[in-house]
Amino acid sequence: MRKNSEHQFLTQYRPEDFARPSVAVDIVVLTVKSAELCVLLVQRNEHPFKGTWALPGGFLRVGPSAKEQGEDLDAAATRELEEETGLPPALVFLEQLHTFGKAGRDPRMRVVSVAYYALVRPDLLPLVRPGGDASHVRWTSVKAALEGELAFDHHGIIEAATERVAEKLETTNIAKSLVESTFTIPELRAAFEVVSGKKLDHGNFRRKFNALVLSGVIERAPGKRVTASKPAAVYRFRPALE
Amino acid sequence: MRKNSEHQFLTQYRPEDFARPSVAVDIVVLTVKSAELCVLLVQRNEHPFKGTWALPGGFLRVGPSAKEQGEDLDAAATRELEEETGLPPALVFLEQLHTFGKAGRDPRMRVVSVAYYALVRPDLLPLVRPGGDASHVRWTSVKAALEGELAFDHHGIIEAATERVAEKLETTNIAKSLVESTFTIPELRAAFEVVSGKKLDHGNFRRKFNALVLSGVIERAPGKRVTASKPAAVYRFRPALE
DNA sequence: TAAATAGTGTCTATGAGACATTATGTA
DNA sequence: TACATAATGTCTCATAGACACTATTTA
Repeated sequence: MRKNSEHQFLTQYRPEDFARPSVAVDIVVLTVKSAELCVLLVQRNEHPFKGTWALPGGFLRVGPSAKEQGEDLDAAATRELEEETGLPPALVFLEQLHTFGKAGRDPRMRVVSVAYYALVRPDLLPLVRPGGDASHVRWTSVKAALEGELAFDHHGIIEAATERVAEKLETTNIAKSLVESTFTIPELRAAFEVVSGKKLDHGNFRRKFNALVLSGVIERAPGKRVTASKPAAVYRFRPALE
Repeated sequence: MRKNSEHQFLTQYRPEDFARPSVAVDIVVLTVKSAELCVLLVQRNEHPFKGTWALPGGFLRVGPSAKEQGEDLDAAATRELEEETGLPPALVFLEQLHTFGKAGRDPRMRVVSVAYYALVRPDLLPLVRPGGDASHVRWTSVKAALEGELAFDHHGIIEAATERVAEKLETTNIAKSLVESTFTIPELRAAFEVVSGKKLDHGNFRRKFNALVLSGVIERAPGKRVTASKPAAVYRFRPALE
């Protein structure tokens, strides 16, 4: 009987027989702030890299037995996001990026890091506060972060995240998570420009924007955005239908 | 002194204090065979899922200390590919896909699986042989594999891999790893059709193909492919310049 | 000479880039 | 009224889809 022999196998299995790595989750939290693409860094207040800025993250919680195996990987990411930054996962775009597993990337021991990236709407920035292992949180422009010192291999993780976001900007609606819940056409264009690093023609951007309105992805919102010059019409992403 | 205190911390660190998962590497090995997209499956001859077909893969080798941390994640993938299937990593396209880490996906214990996908040129198929933990290897059409029973959550891993390959087919040159080292235009078109699951117009495909020749990605190779009708011109991807 | 498949040409719709121009608010 | 920026329009070119047609080999 296959079932019986498999059951017997499982009850006798000794997981302790093999060396295992720790598994961490690190999150590249991105937003658009002061016309720049910015990443959220936390200051480590424990060794290693004590005092150095790093990505928010932490270890995957693993249960004690085959029956209780702990939290899902995605759950670890949402938990760490909330614990370390105060951002409510429900309002943030969060997706797995890539897994970094070079030997020696953590000086303590073997750590495999599953990296995620998150996109935060500018109107959620006031919710950010330090927590968990971090004493301080800080938004830094991606440019400055990549020029400065970072813990572990977080430099490469941030690079991978910004590349991914630039790619997905063209083919998906992730821009939704980079502007306030209502926005003007120039505001959305600014978000695109900051992420792609290129200036976009306003006329041509409008054309693509209007196609999104036509197809029902975006709709007009009431009111106008009043500034120091001609006010702009306000739009919003149409809520998903389900 | 930051350096001294960090060194002291590292020498006193106890990694055993936290429960850890095992980390596995699973590989979705794909090829085009008999005008179908096929995946390489191995038959498990150990519990759990003994006798069931599964993706080739195995555990990441972790070293005993902070100094010796074991093999890189990518190295584990190339090693398992060679051990379990006999395919030489140098000739195969291999890339990380996604990490699967739901609690309970392995009945023995907590296992986080870093999935890779590989593309194998049809002329390398004779090199495939079973090895390592597997007693049998088999090419199965992706369609049949997804309809049948598979170990663990390998069903979802194969789905993710085929989606990714279909995406990257349009924007990269991975098709290179799905045809023989020299090929005809209809042969390359067949590979595209099999991966994308759509019929392509021969005329339009030729046009795109010729653009690749013009841009130097593909070049004419000597000879013609002789069949039961009009022979076709033979091409090859131009070797990378470095 | 028929069958099969390689290879070419053409028409059209669509979308992107590069502009120039108009409209409407505030200082 | 000047200035800033929102909003619209237009020209051109590159590309993709649909489809008709010609060419060359083998059986």
